[in-house]
Amino acid sequence: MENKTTIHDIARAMKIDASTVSRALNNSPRVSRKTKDRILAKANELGYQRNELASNLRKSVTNTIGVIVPRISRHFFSSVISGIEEAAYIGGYNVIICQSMEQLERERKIIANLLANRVAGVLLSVSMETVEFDHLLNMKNNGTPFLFFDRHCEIEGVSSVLIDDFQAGFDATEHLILNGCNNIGHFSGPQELAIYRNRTAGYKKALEKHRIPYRQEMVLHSRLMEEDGEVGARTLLSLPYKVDGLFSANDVAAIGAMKYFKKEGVKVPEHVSIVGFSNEPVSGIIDPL
Amino acid sequence: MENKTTIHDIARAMKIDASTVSRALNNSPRVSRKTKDRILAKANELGYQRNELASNLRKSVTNTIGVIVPRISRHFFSSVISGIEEAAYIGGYNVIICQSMEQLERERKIIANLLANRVAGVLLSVSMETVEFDHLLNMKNNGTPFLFFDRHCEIEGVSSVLIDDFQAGFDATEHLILNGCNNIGHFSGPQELAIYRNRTAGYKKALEKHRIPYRQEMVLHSRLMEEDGEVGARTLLSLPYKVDGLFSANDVAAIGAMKYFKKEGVKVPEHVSIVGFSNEPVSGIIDPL
DNA sequence: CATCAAAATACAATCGATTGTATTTAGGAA
DNA sequence: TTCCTAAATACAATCGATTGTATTTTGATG
Repeated sequence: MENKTTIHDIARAMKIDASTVSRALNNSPRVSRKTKDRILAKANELGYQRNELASNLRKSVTNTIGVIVPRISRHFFSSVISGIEEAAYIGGYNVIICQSMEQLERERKIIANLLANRVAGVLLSVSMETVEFDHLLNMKNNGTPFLFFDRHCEIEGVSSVLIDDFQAGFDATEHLILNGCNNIGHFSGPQELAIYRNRTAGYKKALEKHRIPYRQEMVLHSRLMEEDGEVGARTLLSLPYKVDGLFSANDVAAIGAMKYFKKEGVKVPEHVSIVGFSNEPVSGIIDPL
Repeated sequence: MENKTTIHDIARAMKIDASTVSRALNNSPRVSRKTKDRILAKANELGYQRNELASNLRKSVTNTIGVIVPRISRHFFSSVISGIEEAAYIGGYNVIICQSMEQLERERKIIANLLANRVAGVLLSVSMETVEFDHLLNMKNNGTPFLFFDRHCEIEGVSSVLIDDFQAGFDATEHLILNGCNNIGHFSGPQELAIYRNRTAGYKKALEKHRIPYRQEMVLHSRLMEEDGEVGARTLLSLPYKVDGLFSANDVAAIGAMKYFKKEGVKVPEHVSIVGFSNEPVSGIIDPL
């Protein structure tokens, strides 16, 4: 059972040519119904399974789409991936999911590998470390179609699927303000990434609109992991202002902060109101905290 | 830039043979240091990138491992995947992550595709629908190495990496009992799957040990989605017993139940104690509910 | 029955890299 | 300088499927 059967095996067994077998298996009109049926039966009998490597090599295309996200464990990304898989499935494509783990080096390796495997295209959301674009430009020169979603880079001629982070940041912050917050902290990510820059800009704009002073020290940059949220919460509490609001650029850090606040006896939302970003499923259950 | 450069392009440009180029790029001792360097330089210059399809076809192996899980959004699975990727990376393997979405049909398609792409091996956790094994037996006959983790099937000669679900179910239930619960409900999954069967068996055993009557109607089978948890909670509340404990075979359903209880004014853990299974990150933050 | 177009099938090259074998080259010993 | 071996490189087949072209078969028509 070890050796996979090929179209040549089928051809030999039936004393016909491999090209006919190939055409039959691809349902080409150049093969008669009768021999098609015979070939299909034989293929079944021998447990034939097309070697996609060979097929793709010859056709010099693949029906595989690469998807690169920072981490699949983030609800936002896993839900996007499900959507991608659904659409790909309908279009007859396969999806390869890859995690950069927020590391530029991994992102580079992953892209090199996808290109080497001649994927049909790539969908990606860059890592927090992606401040150099060599690997992306390389992919572009290479002729591999790709686009960004959520987290993007400004590269001429490459499209992005984005939300309006500025507006979202503005809305989130204004929401806090309208709920009576005056000292609003903000957790943001690397400013090299547009999404975080924009969310922060929205935050500033909202403060500005409502004539609330912008305080540098209330804006904390990190990688927005849960621990970063805890550290951020501690930092905010240590400031001379009575923090009463927090806009976190992602939910995970917001949760970290929430845990820390709780530990310190700071009540949410009585003492501090929090708005997170990402719509992690936890957020649905967390409000009674 | 469109057309990818091949070893033949390099060979032609340097007026040498493609086999030498191949050997140079693979650092074979059969090529002199000097020409190796020249070839490497040229390859770089032309932006050469090995065509893995061709390479794998010729070598008739790939360095890709397929991983199939029900859903990547489950924390348990995404954390396992991270571990797998780590180990694979060290071993020089690539990982293809696939989601069966708990559907047998998808699992079949995924496996067929992985086999067609001649993956080196497969790691899988079966879907809740996997009660037929044809596709798995096929993979076995095919000679592709694979093993199960977490959710497995009894197939002669195929290994599994498992936890002791029986013991875990027993411990969880006993924990509730020792905390004073007497009417303990249980959410379980499809009994065709060993993990659920074993967790349920552990639950029964714990009841038995503590001489608590086992009541069929308090054991609810479902697919353990959040909605199933809600429905289950409703069902439990409708029973003539005062439910004071719940052992859910996964966290997601436990959370659904929790939400429903909350909506109905049933306090957790004052009125009902809950033990979930999976260690979803939410569980870390949910206790104050 | 002969003819011819259409249908069915066979032949052969190809995709890009690898690898066993053959040939050439280089450098040292005689 | 000649010879010989080891090192370096070239040749050619191969992996499995696809596809353009050539050949054969079929069967309809006059």
